[in-house]
Amino acid sequence: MSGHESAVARLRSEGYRMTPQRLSVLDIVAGRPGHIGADEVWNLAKEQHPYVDLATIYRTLQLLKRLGVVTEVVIGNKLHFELADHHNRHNHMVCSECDAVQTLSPAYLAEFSQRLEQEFGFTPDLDNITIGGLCSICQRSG
Amino acid sequence: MSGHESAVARLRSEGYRMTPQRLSVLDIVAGRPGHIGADEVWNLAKEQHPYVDLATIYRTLQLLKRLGVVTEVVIGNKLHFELADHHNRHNHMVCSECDAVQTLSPAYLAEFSQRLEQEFGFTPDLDNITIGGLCSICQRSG
DNA sequence: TTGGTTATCGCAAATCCATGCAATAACGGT
DNA sequence: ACCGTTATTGCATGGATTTGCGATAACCAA
Repeated sequence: MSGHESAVARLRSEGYRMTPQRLSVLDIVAGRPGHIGADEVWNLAKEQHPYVDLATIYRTLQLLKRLGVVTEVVIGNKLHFELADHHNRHNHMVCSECDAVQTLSPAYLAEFSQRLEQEFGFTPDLDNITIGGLCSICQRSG
Repeated sequence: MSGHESAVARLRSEGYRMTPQRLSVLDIVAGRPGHIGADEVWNLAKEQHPYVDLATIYRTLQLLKRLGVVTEVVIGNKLHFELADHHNRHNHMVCSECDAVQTLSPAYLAEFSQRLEQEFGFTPDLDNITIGGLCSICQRSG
């Protein structure tokens, strides 16, 4: 499984080098059904490479994000990442009260995005947008 | 000028205390036509209250944000704030390449927002949403 | 006006993420 | 298989923001 072999080729073709650290991060994120925090990636990566530094994890995650290999979700004050699956794109709604995460079809943002491009020439980074707000439960109790 | 006297009453009515530090932060943000960074708020606040701590600035800004008195804009890796003007609501598009900020009528997000509420019971915090992406200039040069 | 309650502050430390730099290791060419 | 170039790493440090805690000051009641 794990359609991330293509990501390896992608890195190479862009002139980036493939290192064991990067492979490890890629495997870890790809092995997760959902999103995963940077610190957790680090902990898992250390099982394979005890000397990896957290900075390397952060740099790698940012690189993979720039390349569109992973997407970022802002949960509370932390960043989480998940493998970008172009056959199952989705956006995230995160409750600022309880940190619950719901996914959303990109169709909801399609028209909005098109208008920004057409009228302002602005290209929103939709894949990495996190919609903050209150979920239905916290809405009531608030 | 500065329609922020109501914000003072707002604080009091919610059970919060009015302190010189909070007044100072409020005045500073209200005195700015546009958005202002937390560090800059601190520098200006120190002119009036040399002992204010940066933590107090951050806490105050977060409080004012929760109360809807100020809104937050994410620019690069820093937070900026501006006085919420309910007669001139707007959203922000920020270029992740050059940090340029463009404003946007909330009308662009109205339908999107309504659908989230109706179909998911999720209430997006529209006032504090920052749309990241590439501006037209950086789009071309990228 | 005074006093008591408790929200708020200043300070210090912690958290999360980013960055400068010298040492290392990937990888294309030989 | 080796070598040289240079991207990448680990380490240390820095920046932005948050949080715990004891001391202080707002505010309400008397």
